[in-house]
Amino acid sequence: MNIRVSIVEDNIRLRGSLTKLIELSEGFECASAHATAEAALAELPRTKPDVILMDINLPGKNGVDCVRELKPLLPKTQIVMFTVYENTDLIFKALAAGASGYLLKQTPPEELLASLRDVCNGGSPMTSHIARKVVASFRQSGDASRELEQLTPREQQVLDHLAKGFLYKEIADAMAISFDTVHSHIRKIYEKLHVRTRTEAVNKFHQASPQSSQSTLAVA
Amino acid sequence: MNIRVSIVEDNIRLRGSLTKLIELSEGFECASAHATAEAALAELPRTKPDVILMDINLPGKNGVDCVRELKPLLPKTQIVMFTVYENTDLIFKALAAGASGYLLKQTPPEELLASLRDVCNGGSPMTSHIARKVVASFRQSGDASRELEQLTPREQQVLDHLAKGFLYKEIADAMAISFDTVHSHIRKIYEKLHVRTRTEAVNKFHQASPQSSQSTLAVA
DNA sequence: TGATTCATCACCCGAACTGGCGATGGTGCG
DNA sequence: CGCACCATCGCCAGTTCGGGTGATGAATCA
Repeated sequence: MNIRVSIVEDNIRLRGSLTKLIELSEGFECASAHATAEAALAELPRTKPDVILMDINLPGKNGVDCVRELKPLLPKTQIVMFTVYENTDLIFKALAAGASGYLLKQTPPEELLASLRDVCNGGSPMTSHIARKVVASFRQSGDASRELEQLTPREQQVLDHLAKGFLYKEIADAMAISFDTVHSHIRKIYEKLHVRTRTEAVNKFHQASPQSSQSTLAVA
Repeated sequence: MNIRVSIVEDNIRLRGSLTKLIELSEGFECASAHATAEAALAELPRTKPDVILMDINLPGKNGVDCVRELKPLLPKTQIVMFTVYENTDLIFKALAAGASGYLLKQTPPEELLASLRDVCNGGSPMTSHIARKVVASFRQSGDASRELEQLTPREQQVLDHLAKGFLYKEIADAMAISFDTVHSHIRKIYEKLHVRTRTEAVNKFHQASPQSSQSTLAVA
């Protein structure tokens, strides 16, 4: 079974080269090619390709927004960004929007094909440099986590509930202690974290453990 | 210049094989090998290797905690986790603690060597399956971001300040509007997000844009 | 045995927040 | 024009929160 690839790329020459590359490669076929995000949005829901190779710099609507709208319509289709710029902000936005890979246009053809296979097999192809940036975003701020470690276990539990948005009263019930004890713990937490409000404390809490709190790990 | 690799692995046979592999490979040398986290913590600050290959399941202190303590002491040393289990929670904890790569013990020798080179060149080697999990953690919750999009631009600005922990009064000053207008916006924000407290609103805000708010991208 | 830390509880006060109700002016749309 | 939506401002009542002060028992430690 061939891997059906759709291309979204405004540059007509590059679009042609990619189409040719895909068509001439064993195990691949080009399902469609589009010059704009609007055209892609209109036709891809019917095309239902296995993979979309998506340029970011498109005239009109950009590639990231296109991904954001397309992904919910095609949850099983893998999307790989394909761009000349290694822009950090765009990387995160594209991944948040639903892309699973991020390649540079300078990628050699064989490697590009390997990446398309990889993304169909549940991988996330990207350059090593981009991978490092993604990994780096997990790194916890030493400052914040050192401060958090100075909290007693009980105080950490309280902070945990605080971060969920519970009222003092609800924390008291959840921990089976009195309202005043909760209040007392929180005063000490604020003191140790050098903050004056609940939201500042919760921000430090999240800063020290970025996604561990939620970590939605269902992969489409 | 050879890449100097240190190994932390309690299994004596595997430790031997790895040492031999490194030593016999062109461009690599084994700087040291340790059976426990404690031994590694004691000796590695003097050894100063280029890369540490770190087992996760160690007797006594585990590999993740070892990384957490080691990384601040050796900021320039790259750390690659090396384990049999592909445990999602451990992956995130290891990356947060300071690891730059995450490999499985079943990785073939040539690929292992390639990964060690990669991590020294600023990459983040990991299996494609793990890469996908890491990427997936960026995906924004559709629910939360759809709710956030229903806020008017002005309300989004207010929410932004709210998330930073500003008092109503401070938001009013920052936006050059009155206290009561801030109050008014916030009432509507709570209504649209179906929340009753500031912290719940801020949580929805962060849920919809995981790391975009901070994104510390300094890579060690 | 004293000193210290922790977890627990208590009272008080002023500031901040939440929610209900209403009002004005502007803008866009059919 | 009438209607809906938005941004702005105002008042009021009740609740929650932040900070000060202090007390008790248990555990740990020098």
